[in-house]
Amino acid sequence: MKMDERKQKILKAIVQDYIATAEPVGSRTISRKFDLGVSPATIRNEMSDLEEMGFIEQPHTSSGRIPSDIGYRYYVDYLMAPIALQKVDKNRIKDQISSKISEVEEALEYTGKLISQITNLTSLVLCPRTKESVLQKLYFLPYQQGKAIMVTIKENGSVENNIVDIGEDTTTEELQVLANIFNENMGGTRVRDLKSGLLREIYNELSRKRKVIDFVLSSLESTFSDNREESPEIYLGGTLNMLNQPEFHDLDKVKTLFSIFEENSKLKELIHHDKEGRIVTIGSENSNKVFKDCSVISATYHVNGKEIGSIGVLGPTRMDYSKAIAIVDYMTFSLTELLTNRQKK
Amino acid sequence: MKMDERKQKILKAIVQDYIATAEPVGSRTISRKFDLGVSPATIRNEMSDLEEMGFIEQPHTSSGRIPSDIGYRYYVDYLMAPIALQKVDKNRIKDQISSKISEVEEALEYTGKLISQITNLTSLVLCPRTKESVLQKLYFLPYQQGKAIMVTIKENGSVENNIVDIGEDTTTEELQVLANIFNENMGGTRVRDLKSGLLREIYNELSRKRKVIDFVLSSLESTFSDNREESPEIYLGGTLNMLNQPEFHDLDKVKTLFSIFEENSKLKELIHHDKEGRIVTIGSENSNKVFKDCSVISATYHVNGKEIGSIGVLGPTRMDYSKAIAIVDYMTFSLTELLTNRQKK
DNA sequence: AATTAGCACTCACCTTGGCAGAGTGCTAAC
DNA sequence: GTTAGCACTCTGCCAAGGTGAGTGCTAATT
Repeated sequence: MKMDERKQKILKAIVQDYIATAEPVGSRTISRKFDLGVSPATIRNEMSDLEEMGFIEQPHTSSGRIPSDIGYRYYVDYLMAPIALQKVDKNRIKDQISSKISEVEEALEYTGKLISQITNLTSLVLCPRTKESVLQKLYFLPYQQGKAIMVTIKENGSVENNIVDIGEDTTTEELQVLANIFNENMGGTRVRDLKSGLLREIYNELSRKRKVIDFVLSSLESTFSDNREESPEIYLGGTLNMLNQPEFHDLDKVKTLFSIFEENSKLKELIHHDKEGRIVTIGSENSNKVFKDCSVISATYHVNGKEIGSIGVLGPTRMDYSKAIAIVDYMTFSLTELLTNRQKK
Repeated sequence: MKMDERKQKILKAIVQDYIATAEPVGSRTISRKFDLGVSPATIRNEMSDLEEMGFIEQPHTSSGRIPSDIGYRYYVDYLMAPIALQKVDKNRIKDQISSKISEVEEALEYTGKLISQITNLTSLVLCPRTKESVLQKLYFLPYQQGKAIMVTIKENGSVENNIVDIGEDTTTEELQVLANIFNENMGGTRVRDLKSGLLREIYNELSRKRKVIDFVLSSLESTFSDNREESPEIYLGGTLNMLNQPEFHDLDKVKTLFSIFEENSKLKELIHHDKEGRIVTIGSENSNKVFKDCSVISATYHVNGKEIGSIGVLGPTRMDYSKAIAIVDYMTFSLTELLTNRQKK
């Protein structure tokens, strides 16, 4: 069977109407709402074809049709009219986001809030993977007996502090001497490259302080290692919006969804992928079957050309793809610009 | 009408059965499950009295009775058998919490998680009010042009960093000189007392640096001012547990509840109060009418005798008060001890 | 050959009525 | 003062029937 123009129009109509109403759409509805110039009976025949081709399906005999995942995919790839973001939304983003960037984390969190407010969907914003992140400065401050505060500044400007055990026989001052060597020589080294990098030189040079260096290295590694799932590396916004979607009127679904929301690792999987640029994942295309009724639009944002993190929106497969894509694209752009400017400042 | 012993027994039976089953309890049920030595008919008469007295109510004619807020109150105040926490729970707390206290914030978050796991309710843990908190050390680290990182260590051991604008004509070093003066002379001053305190002396002494001092003061004040609602000063745990309660099988209720959960200020109201010690707030006793079907048990924990913060559990009015109270009490004790020990270390 | 009108059929959804079960309140007996 | 018995009430459940939206098929129309 061939996908002619009329079939496309009908599929598009079905998807759009279903996105708007969340009700299975029948042949009469289409002929009424969309002016295709053919009778419901013709549409019925075409719909029957579309169903055979796998683009739409019937929840039960004698009800309207709803798009299948394949149908959404076809819609997104070929039928959807890409829309530009409304000016009012753009302004809102510009105004609100730039006033809120005293710290990178805040900017990310706010980005998420904006996305979810504008789309009425759930937003996900992922911080840079720390392993990938580049350490710029390192400081140690005295804390309690046997402990010190390690302050790390990454290249993207984020500041973090951790309390580390330094043992009784090392002083904060010693650590800071070391940190200064680091700051002067090694600004801009990936954490994971530290051991094999310049630090090896220092290591050899200052064999007296070997123990202390070892300690610094291991604290850094454990601080930036992957198993720090607890840290809020991912920002979630507008989770409540999901409750407004008719597909989540079932309390059990809400429960499983929200328990996933509390598992950062699962969320990261959802929007993190190897491909560059923006990606639309529809329904069963998601790796986790919990999200088989959800779609995700995700994209990576950049700072100074280097990959930094991802943002995404999550919603039911029946979501307004054009709008969601528009905002993710704009936000990627906006965040990239924001963080890049910030860097220069 | 007088509250004799039999009425008390019956009320207690009603409350306990309703807590266990969430179903209105009838006279037959009581006579079956509880051995009161009287017939259902007698119980019926007594229940009629109890209803007139306001302790129980009927959802609809010819159904069993459920406790009213007043009934719960009477139960909590006079009837409830205070239980000790099970040993297994106590051990769990001891084992898990002490392994997780590299930072105060983590300890608090973990406390909340434990409370909600053990009670199957929602937990709230409030950090110390920053205005009340006592500043111990202050450091400035270089950041970008015109900005510095201000690291503050409070007496309770919590460490925080903020990025502050220092303008072009002040250097981080100047700030640190000042901070050192502070660190040597003023460790342990309330933030809100700073201006009127020792700093005034320095202020006079070092009139040359007046501008810089002014700046430090104002950043400190804005950092610790009350309007920092965004900061996660409150930890919420086990929100999903609420979904398992039959009283929240209504999606609308879930929605309003969860939207409240996102408003930190409302949550703070819920567990923060002037009175010392542990407080049980039942149903309509809550100031916010959204929580008219919820009860809150809250208590303040202390560090070295000074008030520090509150913890609480939130659940439906039909909650296991004895257990919830037991764990809040134990947690208050445990947290106080933990943070106090930490201090000495 | 494609399109349309007409018709029978299906299925979800709503309403209605009947029935069982649990509970109460009242009265009379113990 | 307590209990047994009985009439009454209300909820929850199930089945039956009606309605409306929708489909699939066939025959007529263009």
